Amino acid sequence: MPDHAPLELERFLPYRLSILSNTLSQAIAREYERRFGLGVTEWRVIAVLARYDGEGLAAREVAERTAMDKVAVSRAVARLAAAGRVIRRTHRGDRRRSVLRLSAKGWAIHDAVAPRARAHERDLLARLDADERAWLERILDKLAPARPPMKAHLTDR
Amino acid sequence: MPDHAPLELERFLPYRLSILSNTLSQAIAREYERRFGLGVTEWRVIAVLARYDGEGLAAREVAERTAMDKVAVSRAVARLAAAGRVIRRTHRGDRRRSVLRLSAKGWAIHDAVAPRARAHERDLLARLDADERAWLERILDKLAPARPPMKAHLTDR
DNA sequence: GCGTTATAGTTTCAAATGCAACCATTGGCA
DNA sequence: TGCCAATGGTTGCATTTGAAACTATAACGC
Repeated sequence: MPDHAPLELERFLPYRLSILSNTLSQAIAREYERRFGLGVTEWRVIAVLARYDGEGLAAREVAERTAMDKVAVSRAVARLAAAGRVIRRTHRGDRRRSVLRLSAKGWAIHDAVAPRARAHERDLLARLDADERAWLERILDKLAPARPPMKAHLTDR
Repeated sequence: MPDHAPLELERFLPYRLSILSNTLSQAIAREYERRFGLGVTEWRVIAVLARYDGEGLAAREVAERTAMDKVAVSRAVARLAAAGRVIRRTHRGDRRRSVLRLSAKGWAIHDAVAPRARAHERDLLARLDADERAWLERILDKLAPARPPMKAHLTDR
């Protein structure tokens, strides 16, 4: 009989990351889910629209920035627009593209949720000491490079 | 006008972890999905059954070990059993409980998939140097403690 | 200019997921 | 013993998700 060398799931890196990530996301999600009827996808859309405000993003750009696929973005935006949280217009000069912006209502939600999200992050990082935080930063940069901020003039002429 | 202090999604820890985790899981999942028609949930069940073999786990125990809820386990096991990949019997002495074991077919899949999973992990860790790996280990232990191996005699009398 | 190809975004259908209700069995305990 | 609560597991239903097909518009090549 061969020795099967079973995988030790609980030490397996992708598994542990998955658990950690789900635990965190769910904890945060619960909050704005309950208080604003806001799903994770919708929150992400709001977050990037807030960050790259003033330019009016196309859905595709939102997709790139949120790591969601275009279908997910489309649906999230549809819900947000229906709730009057984002304003969707059509790009003049390219009528395929949409131009998305937060409405006042959208901004209000952002301003309410963002601090809580940061608080969650802070709580999480509080479990680490300064060294560990620095290393984590560095390790994440290697494993999952954060994309550089978008260049406005290249994306929306 | 208030300054909105937008959340920088791409530096937000839970977000980055989520991206990383999804990227990894999907990369691995694609492989056994295509080659064995095996979903993530099913693979996880196989992994824990392999690891705690010889004891015959109850579904509830599988759920604990995989961080899946009991419904997900139930369905994964149903598919696996239907495909002849796990053997499901009833616990003598407690007829509510099931006793789950890998069949030869199940073991074959495990033995085919496990090395590839490990290879993925290796590739990932290869991007880090020894220091970084050690710190990652330590950080993960703090943020998402790996549960200690199950004590056989306590769980299956 | 006209046909072809590419891109933005939406819709549709199937599969995955989650939740609550449910059935069966067991364990407590009066 | 005989009830009631707790546990293991499954099922039904509603929601979410993903992949591919589809619509509309724009860009390209000749």
